[in-house]
Amino acid sequence: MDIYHRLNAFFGPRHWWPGDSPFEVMVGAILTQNTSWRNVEKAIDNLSRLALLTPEAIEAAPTDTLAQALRPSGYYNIKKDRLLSLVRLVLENGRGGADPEILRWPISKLRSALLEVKGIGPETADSIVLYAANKPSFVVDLYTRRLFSRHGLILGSESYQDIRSWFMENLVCDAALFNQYHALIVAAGNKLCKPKTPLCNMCPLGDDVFLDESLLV
DNA sequence: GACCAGGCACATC
DNA sequence: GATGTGCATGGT
Repeated sequence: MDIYHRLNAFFGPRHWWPGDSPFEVMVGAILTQNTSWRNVEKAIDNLSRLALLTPEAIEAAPTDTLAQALRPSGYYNIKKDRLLSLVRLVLENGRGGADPEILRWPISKLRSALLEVKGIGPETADSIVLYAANKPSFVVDLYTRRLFSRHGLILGSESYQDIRSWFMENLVCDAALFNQYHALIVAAGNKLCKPKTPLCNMCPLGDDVFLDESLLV
């Protein structure tokens, strides 16, 4: 069985990304930078209680209030600025609200616009394109590098672009597939493929993944 | 108390 | 192009 189906059989449907609206997904993508999702949830709960889950509300909020709401997710001063930068992009380009207009843009236009925002790098941009806009852009993260390098499929030191291209050239271009695949990789990384357990005997990929094994048949 | 978490910008070589 | 550092909270 190929890699995707092994993971899928083990973990089942992941229903990513958790969030009540596309804009909340965008916010989560910023807040989860180098941060566990558990802590991000606390910050999003704070924003929700303060009714700060629209771009308009975030822009209008006192910056101190915003920063304090973000505290549980760490790097709260930086993330406050990054959220405001993202909000600015949204509000300068059409309807804001819970489902911003820019999410209708074509993938390449949306992705490059996001990458020009200070504080949004390739992973955050791809997370927004895939999980907020529901368009096929593969997300590469720490867990992707760890899982696939540990099984000898990549070195792990490749550039973000190289790894993303490798996935996208070897997969059918489909948002639902990219969505579930990345979610499965994170599930494996969170639950089994931990930093201090290089070879996990519970890994659904087992120890018999070979260099030529396909990502998806 | 050390290590880790769904990164990114910036300085330096 | 590669490597190092600051940013910060909360769980294990």
